[in-house]
Amino acid sequence: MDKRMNGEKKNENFQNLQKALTENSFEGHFCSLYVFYTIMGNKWTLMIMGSLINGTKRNSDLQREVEGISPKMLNQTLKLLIKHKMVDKKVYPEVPPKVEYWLTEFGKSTADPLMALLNWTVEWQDELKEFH
Amino acid sequence: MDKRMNGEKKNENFQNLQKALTENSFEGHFCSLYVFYTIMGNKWTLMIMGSLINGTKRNSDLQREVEGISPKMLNQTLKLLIKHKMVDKKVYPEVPPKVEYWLTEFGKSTADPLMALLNWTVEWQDELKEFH
DNA sequence: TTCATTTATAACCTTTTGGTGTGTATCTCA
DNA sequence: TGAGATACACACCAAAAGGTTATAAATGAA
Repeated sequence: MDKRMNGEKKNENFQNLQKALTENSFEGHFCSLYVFYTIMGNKWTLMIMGSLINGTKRNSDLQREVEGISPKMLNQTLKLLIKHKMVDKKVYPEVPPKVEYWLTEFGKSTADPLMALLNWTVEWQDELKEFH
Repeated sequence: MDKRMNGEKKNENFQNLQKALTENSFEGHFCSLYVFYTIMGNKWTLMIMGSLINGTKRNSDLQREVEGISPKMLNQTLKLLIKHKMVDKKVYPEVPPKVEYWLTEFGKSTADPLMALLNWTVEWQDELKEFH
């Protein structure tokens, strides 16, 4: 997909968004978008979900795979994701403790907007490169 | 689009994302996604762009239309958007000063991922409702 | 006994972000 | 003369987010 290919297709979404934002109440939509940001807009959320996307993981797996995260931030972010029903967990009554985390269907559903985001970052990588 | 309609279509994006995140370097993608968050994830960005989506606006227009924003936050956010080439401005050498702001093509291009996000919020509104 | 393992939690500090309030340049109009 | 309009900049404060360190608790291994 090349952004120079056809301006008509490009402006379709723009007009859709324009329409959505003016026809329906502004607040409702922004509110929902903010929910997305509240959940997904934290420093570690994407990385954790990026790890969970490959299947069920233990706390220690995530600790290893999500580079640079501290135990506190890992638990804090997992807690938030569980609260928002993006992630589920199961505690095995063992010692030492064993806990498994995985994405719910709702969690997996974020792949749709995230994929669109990813496509956008690919399409506009030249413009985005500057800010890396 | 109903999320209960067909699970196959639903998991297509999930698998695409999975593939994108594992095949290509993790960091590159997350980095780009974070650029999106850096730009779009601020308190007032969406509201300002939601206003600019309807056309060129003056500072005072935005001040009026974006409810609750302070002059400082308006300018601060506009500055960020200009720095990231989402918004352009033109200063008219008049007194009192007149400045116009509008979305660049790059700025307009965010409509694509935002529209996907908006569709997602509509599709999962029941789950999201809880968190409003 | 002592230690490593695993999943947390609490206390504390630093950094980032957002908010308020003030000041300033310039010209017009009363 | 001096108040009003306009688009900012600067200084300061408050709140939120993120980071570091220490610690608990149970058990099997050394």
